[in-house]
Amino acid sequence: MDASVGARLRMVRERHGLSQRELARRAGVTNATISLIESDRTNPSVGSLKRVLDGIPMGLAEFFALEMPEEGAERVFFPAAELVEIGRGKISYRQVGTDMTRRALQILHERYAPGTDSGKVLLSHEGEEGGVIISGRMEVTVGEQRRILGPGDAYLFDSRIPHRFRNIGDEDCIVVSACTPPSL
Amino acid sequence: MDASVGARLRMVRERHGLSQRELARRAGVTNATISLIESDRTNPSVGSLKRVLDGIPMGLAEFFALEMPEEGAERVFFPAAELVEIGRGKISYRQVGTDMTRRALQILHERYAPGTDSGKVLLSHEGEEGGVIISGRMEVTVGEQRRILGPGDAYLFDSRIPHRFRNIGDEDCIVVSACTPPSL
DNA sequence: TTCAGGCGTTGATGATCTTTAACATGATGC
DNA sequence: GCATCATGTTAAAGATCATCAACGCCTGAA
Repeated sequence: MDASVGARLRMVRERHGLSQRELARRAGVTNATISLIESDRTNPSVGSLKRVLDGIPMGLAEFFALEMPEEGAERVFFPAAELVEIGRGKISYRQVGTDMTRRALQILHERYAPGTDSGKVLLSHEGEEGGVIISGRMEVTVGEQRRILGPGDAYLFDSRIPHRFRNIGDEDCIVVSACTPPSL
Repeated sequence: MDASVGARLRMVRERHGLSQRELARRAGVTNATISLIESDRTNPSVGSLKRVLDGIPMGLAEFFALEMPEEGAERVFFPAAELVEIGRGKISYRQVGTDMTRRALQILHERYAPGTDSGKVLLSHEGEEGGVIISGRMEVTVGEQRRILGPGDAYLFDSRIPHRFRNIGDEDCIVVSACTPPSL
């Protein structure tokens, strides 16, 4: 409850996957304003802060009620509203957490549109990956094995084995997947 | 959630029975600042607003989460924290509601210190009054009647009858009283 | 009545904030 | 390498805020 306004804003902005300039544009202020607020080099007016939060969007009460994680504490929980949707159209996914450079595990909440194909060239990289189909149907090819998976079905394999994903159904396919190390 | 900062501050301040100057003194700002904020003639910085609220005291999250009553709606509920203690020493009381000029009924949550006497000259005024003893003991004189009341005991009489209250015990006496019309 | 004290409000001034416009850095593509 | 783009930061200038001081109003006491 006593973290600085700057620290709060930076946390909120980064959790929503916005740059200072992007948030500034949405809020109708300048990027310098965001920068100064976040570095606590200025003490924004309530009106300014409200305008900035409108760009997120988030209310003032929610903003000040936010529980700030301990300094250096690891972020553990990721509310759905804070899982930023990346990509549009054929494939989109929500990544659990940001700054994958420091993590060993990457979790994605993916959506494959009908007809989506991860590529004719089979993928291959270090690590392991797996996932569970939530809804829809997906053709998964791993090495010599090929299988069509439906809701509740899952997969897990060594990523060095060439692999490929295709949504051969006529509806979106939702998958929760994981891989280690992060591949993005 | 969308009431102005000024309206919120004015409501909070008045609910706590503070004048602009008194709040300003406690908060370490000038009375002009309070006045300007409450009239929405300025847009305080978050830091300023925080300092002001510290003088109440109240947190920013609580402040912005406050539900503002409808315009013109009557105030019905009075949380204990908002019942302002008036008076010190022998008698103190918390009045339910402010601005008694418009009301027909006055409710007080009173505390009489040991030995307290409402006065040798018996009181007399228009209206009716009554109350219930919560704790302690109180000698109540109404007209020719005199009685010592304890927890759970109550009284009710026409205020034109001369009356007097004395705490003859050795502990505080807590009373919830009501009178109509308001006598303060 | 007159005086004193408290109340909320208002103008002018110094302090602070928001903007403008630049800078430095790092990622991406030719 | 070089140009290009996006990011976060920073200095100076204009806009806004907090303060000081004064004002009018009201209430209560002498």
